[in-house]
Amino acid sequence: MFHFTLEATDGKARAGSFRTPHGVIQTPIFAPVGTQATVKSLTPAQLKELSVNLVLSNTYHLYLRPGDQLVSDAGGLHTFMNWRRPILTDSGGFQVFSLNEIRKVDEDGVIFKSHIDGSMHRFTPEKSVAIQENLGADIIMAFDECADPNKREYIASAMERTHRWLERCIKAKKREDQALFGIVQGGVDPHLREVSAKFVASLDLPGYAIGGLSVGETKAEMNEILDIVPDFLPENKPRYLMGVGSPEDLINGILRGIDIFDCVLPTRLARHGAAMSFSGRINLTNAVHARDWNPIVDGCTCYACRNFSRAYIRHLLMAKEMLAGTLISIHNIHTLEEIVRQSRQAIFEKRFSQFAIDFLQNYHSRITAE
RNA sequence: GGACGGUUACCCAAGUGGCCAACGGGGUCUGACUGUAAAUCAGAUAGCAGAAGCUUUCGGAGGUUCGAAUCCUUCACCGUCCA
Repeated sequence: MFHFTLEATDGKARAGSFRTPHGVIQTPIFAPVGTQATVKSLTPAQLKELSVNLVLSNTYHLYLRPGDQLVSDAGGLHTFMNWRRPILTDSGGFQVFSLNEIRKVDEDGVIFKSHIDGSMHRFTPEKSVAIQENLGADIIMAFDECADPNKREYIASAMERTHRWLERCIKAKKREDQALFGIVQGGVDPHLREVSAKFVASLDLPGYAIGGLSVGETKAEMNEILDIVPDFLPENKPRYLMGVGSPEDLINGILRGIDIFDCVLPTRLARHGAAMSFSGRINLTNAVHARDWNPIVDGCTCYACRNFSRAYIRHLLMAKEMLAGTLISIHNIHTLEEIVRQSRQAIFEKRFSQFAIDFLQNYHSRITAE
């Protein structure tokens, strides 16, 4: 179980497969986010149609509502949400960061205020693991502290605490049918990142994640960190870049040896009216599309593009109809799945570097042209 | 025919002598969104000007005043009531 097979490499880029209790996932892979045990606006059937093979769900949210015990009583997250393919749960660590207005961190864990009813709760590494064991995802994440990249003096202590918490997570873990991934922190400081990567890699884990990126730093800073961290991670284990998912970031990540991505971007942008493509972002609410009878992307094979015009989807957006979010989510996820699929193929064919260069050139030239 | 009430920017709607190019909604336009407190948020919305600023607005016309969307006269239209 949880065996990672490296099937091909091209430069630093890798193609592999990872065995989980709910099936084998082929990497590079993109996982859409289903925070509340649902990928917003999409049914599991639609996700399967999109060839989605991994979804991320969230410990913090499901603990607060409906409660991890209820999910456990339902037979686990897979049964509860009727998603029979692999699931990854985030540990709640990111919420410590993103809900920082209402938190208090100490060595033991973090006290936070529920965004739902204001009640106080406490997460510790042990608690996070226990909740994730109740939820029952295939891959569970260590409870980490994701620090603001701009608070440099704080990053080192947050990183060290994340390391101590990782050891506690490993100790607390009981279930054998879940893979616990450790998380590398260290902000945008290359030295701290190296320290963190070496430490996390020193522990024998089924996979390794890079956290604390795409949280406000520049693309250049993110790429600089991605240039060094994978070098310190074992080759024969999957590497997961947390929270990253714009088309260009996927390419840049794969180029640097990342295997797994997750992101809310395709579904959030969809609900807000923006479509992804190989040549940049398209804001479908723009007036120029009012009478545009073309699909979102010419030649795209997704359900939305095969069946509907930009004009129709814009109308749905203007009328605030739910179907708009569904159709654009389908398109956006299709686009990202297509990027990782084509990347994987290019890696096997040893032409990924050129694929990446072409992709990025096309992507950026189209953006600046518009 | 008479008596009141009303007419404000794309729509609704505040404002009753200077702080009004005019509160607030809606609509529209543009932008943002990366381990989802996000079907959310931000800005713009008379015209011209990147800004300072200038020009034209509050049903029409005329008047009072240093100064009017706000006061007066009159006309038009809408509403309610009376004959």
